[in-house]
Amino acid sequence: MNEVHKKSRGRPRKEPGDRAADRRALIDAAVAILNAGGAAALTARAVAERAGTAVGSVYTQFDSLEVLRLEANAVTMRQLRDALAGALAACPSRETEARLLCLADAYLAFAGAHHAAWAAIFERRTVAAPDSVQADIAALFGILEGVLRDGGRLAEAAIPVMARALWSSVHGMTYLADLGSLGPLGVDDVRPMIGALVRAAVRGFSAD
Amino acid sequence: MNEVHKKSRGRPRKEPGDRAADRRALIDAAVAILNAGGAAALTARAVAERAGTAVGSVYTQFDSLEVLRLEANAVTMRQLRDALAGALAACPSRETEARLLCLADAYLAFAGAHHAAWAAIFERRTVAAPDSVQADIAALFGILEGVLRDGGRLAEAAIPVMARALWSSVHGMTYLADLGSLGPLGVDDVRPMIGALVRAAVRGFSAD
DNA sequence: GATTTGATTGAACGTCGTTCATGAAACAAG
DNA sequence: CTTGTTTCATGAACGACGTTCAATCAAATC
Repeated sequence: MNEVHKKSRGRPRKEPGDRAADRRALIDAAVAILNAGGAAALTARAVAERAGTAVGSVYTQFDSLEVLRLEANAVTMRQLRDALAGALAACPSRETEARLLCLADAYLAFAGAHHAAWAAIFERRTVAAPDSVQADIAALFGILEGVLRDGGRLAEAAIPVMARALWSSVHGMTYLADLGSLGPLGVDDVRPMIGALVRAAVRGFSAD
Repeated sequence: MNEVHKKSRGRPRKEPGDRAADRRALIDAAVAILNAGGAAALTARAVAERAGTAVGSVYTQFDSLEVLRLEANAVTMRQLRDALAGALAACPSRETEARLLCLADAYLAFAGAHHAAWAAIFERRTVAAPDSVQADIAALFGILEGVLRDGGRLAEAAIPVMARALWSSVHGMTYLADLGSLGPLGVDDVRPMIGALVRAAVRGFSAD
């Protein structure tokens, strides 16, 4: 019955510490860890150590570690959006097919360059993504919708649908190839697959 | 310095126990757990209890829990193959577009009916999938390749590529919708997305 | 019978996400 | 300057996880 753990709690404490600054530090630490070691490396203790806080602070700032992961994913998605927008601006052609392939190439390049953080975005969720994350997702589709609208061959109502269909397709090929689930075809074969599908789809577009 | 844990180890033991039977029992237990609770519920202790073995047996039968998960996924994939083959046999039309949509509908239905086990297939891997799993994957693509070949509008070399592109596309839409990553569009909107993409792609097919 | 071999077992180990009693600061009222 | 009151950083503790391994025994081999 003797209580052994009554030493001394709540000891030395760093200065008041801006709450908002701590929050940013935690998200930044999470992004760095995701980039270095992927979702599996994102532990509460690792994040806290890297951010210079106690483990408990992760839970006063976020409902759970998963919510922190979603916030970090949002940072990655904003980087992705910038990469896609840049690639589209630099795309040499104005043809829809070529512009879609510019975007797809940029997506492939991003997935390769930020592999661990990219993969972390698609870990299954238990909690709903915060609104800010939803907005980041919408911004990504917006880029694609702009290209389809400029093409002028799709009805306005069909554009959001086709934008998500094409995005999901490119993502699906990249993801499954990365998982090793395409059999003999690997990551290097994704580009021809994307090319074949996008070419066929654009040829089949119509505004009827 | 006193060693406290020297009690008595290796106690009552069930009969010799067919090694192969134990292995099947573990895989069956894993499949049941995946279907009931998804990948997160697949713990070594839960699987051992359900299979009637000790935790340690999981590790004499499989290199790691992840390998057991891959074996269980293979069972799910064989169920999926049967579902797809059945749907194709029952498909009322012989047109390529209609047959592809029959397959896509069957995929969607399977993902809905076996949601937890289906999602578990796409958890990221750390170890390579066993050869048997690779064979199960190839069988799935084989169904799709057959449909494309019957269509007669694609060059033979393009068929495996397009089969994987279409498969990945349908998977990508299903997966992202399920994840809640398509913004306002949810699982119920996947069917129109698939329809739009497949229609456009088939129209754009050519054997040149 | 003696010996070797290989499988079974569950306690133990280290790590994980998460909780919570503790107490240090910040603020308000007197 | 006291004296509540509130807020939140802190890290030990908790329960559960994947995995290991000394102990044990059944069967195979000598």
